[in-house]
Amino acid sequence: MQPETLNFFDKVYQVAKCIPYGRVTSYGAIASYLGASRSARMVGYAMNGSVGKEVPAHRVVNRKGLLTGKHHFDGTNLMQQLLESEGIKVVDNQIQDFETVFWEPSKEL
DNA sequence: CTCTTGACTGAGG
DNA sequence: GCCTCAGCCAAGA
Repeated sequence: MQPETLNFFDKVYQVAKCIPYGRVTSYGAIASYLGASRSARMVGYAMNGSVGKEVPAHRVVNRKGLLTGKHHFDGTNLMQQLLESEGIKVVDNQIQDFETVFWEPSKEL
């Protein structure tokens, strides 16, 4: 990892790209891993440029496991469909068994 | 430099 | 358990 050579956004992309298949994480978890636990909002904001960056933004949700960022995707249920395609159950924008599929970078990365 | 915005989070009612 | 308020921080205008 090249720390200062990468911007905050880039760091977020790096971590997001490392999210394993069938797993999800929260903005706060990523922010905390980057040492910016108070910048969880920035993490989501950074995901705006996730398109074309190999960043599985659909695997990143808020701390409640809620697909808050689904509105930033193409349609309305695209994000949910992607998660379900990975074996993650999603009901009403809410990830089921969130704790089970949760992936903490500081622990597993 | 100042102000606004935002895919968040935690605390309080 | 749900709703509201406030704090936080970085980037863009």
